[in-house]
Amino acid sequence: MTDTVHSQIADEHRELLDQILDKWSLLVLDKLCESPRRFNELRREIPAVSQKSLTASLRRLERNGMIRRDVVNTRPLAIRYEISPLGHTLQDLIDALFDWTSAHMDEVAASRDHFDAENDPR
Amino acid sequence: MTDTVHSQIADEHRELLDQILDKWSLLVLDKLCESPRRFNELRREIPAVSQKSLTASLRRLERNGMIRRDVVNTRPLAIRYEISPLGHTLQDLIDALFDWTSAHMDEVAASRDHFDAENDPR
DNA sequence: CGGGATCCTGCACGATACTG
DNA sequence: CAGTATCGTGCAGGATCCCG
Repeated sequence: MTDTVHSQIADEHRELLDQILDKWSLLVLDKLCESPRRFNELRREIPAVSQKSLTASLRRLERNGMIRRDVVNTRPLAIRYEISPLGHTLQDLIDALFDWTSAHMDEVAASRDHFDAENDPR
Repeated sequence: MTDTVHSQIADEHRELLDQILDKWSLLVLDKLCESPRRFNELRREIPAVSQKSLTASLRRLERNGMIRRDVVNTRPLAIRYEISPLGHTLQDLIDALFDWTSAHMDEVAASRDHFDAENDPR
C-alpha cells in the first residue's frame, strides 16, 4: 500500500468524524442517548445553541444515520428525536470523551496559561 | 444544581473538545503517538493539510499541552514534535474513534444515500 | 528546513422575522 | 410546536510569496 492510499483512508476518517463531531452534535447525541427528546427540549437543555444550528445539527445526524426523527401526529404535532442503533454505538465513545475532558480540563487550562505566559504577552 | 450550571459545564466540555478535535489535530496526534515527527514529515503524511493549517494545528496542540516542540540545533535546524504525557492519554480514545469510523463507514454512507434519495433529489 | 505574512473565500453560526 | 427564510459576520482554512 502506498502513502497516498493511506492518506486517502485517513482523510475519509477525518471527513466522517467532521460530520459527526460538529459544534453541537456531541452534546445532542449525549442527550439523546439518555432518552428521546423533542426539539424544544433540546433547545432548553443546550441553551447556547441557536435554533438554526440545532436544526442543522439534527438534520446532519439524521442523514448520517445517527438519530431518527419521528413525527407524532397530534395537535399540535410533536417531533421525537431518538438515538438510532448506529448512533448508540457511539455512546461509550462519547462518554469516554466527556470523561477525558472532565479529568484533564484543569491540566489543559494550566498548560494554556503557561504557554500564553511564555509566548510574548506583549 | 440548576440547568444553567449543567449547561455551562457541558459548554466547557464542548469548547475543550473543539480545541482538540479541530480539522487536523486528530490525524496529527495519531501520527505523533506513533513516533516523533518533523514538520515536513507530517506534511508528507497528511498531504491534504496546508502548511498554514498544520502550523496552526501544531501550535494549538502545543498550547493545550498535547504535544511538545523540540528545537534541535543543527544546520539547518530541525524541529521535533512529540506527544506529551497528557496527549498520550488521548491515544486510546483516538484509536477508538478511528476504529469506529472504520467499522461504521459503510453504514453511514448507506444511510446518507438513503436520506438523499428520500429527501427531494430535485 | 520550518515556518511567517498576506490576501482571499466559503461556510458555520447567530439574529431576526415569519409560517403550518 | 417545530421549524423555514433571509441576512449578516467571523474566522477557519487554502494559495501564494517570502525569510533566516
